[in-house]
Amino acid sequence: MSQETNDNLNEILQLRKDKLINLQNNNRDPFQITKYDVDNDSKNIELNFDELQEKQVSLAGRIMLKRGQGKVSFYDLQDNTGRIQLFLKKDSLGEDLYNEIKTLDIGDIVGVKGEVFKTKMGQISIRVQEIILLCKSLQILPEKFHGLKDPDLRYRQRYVDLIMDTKVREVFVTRSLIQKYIRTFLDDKGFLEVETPVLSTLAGGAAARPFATHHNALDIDMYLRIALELPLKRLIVGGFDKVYEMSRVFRNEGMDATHNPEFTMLETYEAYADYNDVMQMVEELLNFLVKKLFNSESVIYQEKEISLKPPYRKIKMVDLVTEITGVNFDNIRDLEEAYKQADILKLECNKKESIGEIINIAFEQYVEEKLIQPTFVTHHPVEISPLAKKDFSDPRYTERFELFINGAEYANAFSELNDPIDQKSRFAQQMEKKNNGDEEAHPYDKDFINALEVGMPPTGGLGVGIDRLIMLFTDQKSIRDVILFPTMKPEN
RNA sequence: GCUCCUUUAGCUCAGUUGGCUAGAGCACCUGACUCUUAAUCAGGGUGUCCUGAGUUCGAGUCUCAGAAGGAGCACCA
Repeated sequence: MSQETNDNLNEILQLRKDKLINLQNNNRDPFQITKYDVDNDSKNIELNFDELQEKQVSLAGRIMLKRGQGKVSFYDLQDNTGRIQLFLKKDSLGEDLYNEIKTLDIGDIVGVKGEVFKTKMGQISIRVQEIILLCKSLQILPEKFHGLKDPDLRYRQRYVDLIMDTKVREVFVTRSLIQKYIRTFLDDKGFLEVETPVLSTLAGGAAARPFATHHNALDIDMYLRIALELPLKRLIVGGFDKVYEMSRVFRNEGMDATHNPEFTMLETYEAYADYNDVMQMVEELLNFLVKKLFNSESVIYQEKEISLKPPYRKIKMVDLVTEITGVNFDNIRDLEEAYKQADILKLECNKKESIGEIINIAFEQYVEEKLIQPTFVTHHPVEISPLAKKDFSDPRYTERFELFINGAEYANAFSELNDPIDQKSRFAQQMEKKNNGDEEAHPYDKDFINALEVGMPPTGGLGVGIDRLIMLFTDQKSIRDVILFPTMKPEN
């Protein structure tokens, strides 16, 4: 798979190039061909063999395997739907054509016409009458048995990975299906899919470092969005009562098995609904997806069965911390006492945190990983929820939930803060953090305050990391295995 | 950003205590074969041993530095 640009090719590559030059010199350049009439595919022939037996079909695809090479040859053709065997017989094709067929290489793309039949061994095949080279492959595909294993090569040359591994292909087909079903689900509920800017001068809606870029004509710095939240809420202000966007966001952070710098986020906003309504919708959505995909109410992830049958467990964050650590921070209102308990629990904090932040640290350190079956963790401390409405029965907390499955966060939602005065003071708090060196503090968005002053109805909002959801449904351990072209460092 | 592991033919991999011309399978080339299934049989090795220094009579192997990838940690409310 080398990317040679000079003429110093190895023997095999040179041979293939010579074959191409030969064809071109004989006025038979495959690259001059613009189309081929295809009227069937391998899957359809397999499924409807009885009907198609002895019928003429026209197929196109890539040669993946060659067997025989005497006076009878068997080539495996791979198309968009699977593989089918080509039966090539010298007698019926004639010596010239048969010899020419022998010069075809694994990886070449051909168009084929012939009759459907079964070999003596019972293998569904095409008795080829016509075969035409549509594209000469000048590279060598990986080994037929082991395929492409090197993860570096798999991600950098995803096209080869997709050719060699049906399972990889299936993951991305499922990905597409999941996104389609999510749209179906939301559209049926009356949500409007919208598009909002990727480029803006302020990157808000989450706590993360943005990617910076520059607009030349305006001579201003701009940022790639880190969330969809603020523009979507402006649309709620504008009178669209149910909106969603499922699209790419960008965060300038480290990469690992669950983080890619660009990833797909779903955010929905529904006017006149609160976080309880959203919770119910999330249960419905996941159940809808698992039924559509597997006709089941559970999914197997890394050998663990995850039940997605509603209702899911609902519990306050502070109560979960009590349950796991034995320390009830809900009863602690004195900061010194909270620090004392934090020390006993060996929490990683620096004595600058508020009680709410300590609760969150305890949650992350002790609770998160234990939440295997779907769990709605609710009532996050107000300090870590700058865009969520307070719970007015206990304003230390917010009307918020996060859905945890398998120790990871799958959804984040809240009753949206629509009080412009409260929002202003939350932004002010974030500015203070920013001035103290927190690069991820939320920026002050003046126009968003203006929008809230115009008036946003009570609204329930939701964010879902789509890639992780796809990992769950396709049983993949790494986010790179559900993103076609994951971010990679250049190889020099 | 830190720690550990990996990097040898187009692909998947082996390579002993530092030793003489670096191996296997697939792929490829030559030949045989008119129903094969990772076809088979006979012959053929196509290489920047990730890169750069160093130790040594001698380095794929040892040391140091670097690159890319992987796992874990940190970061990511």
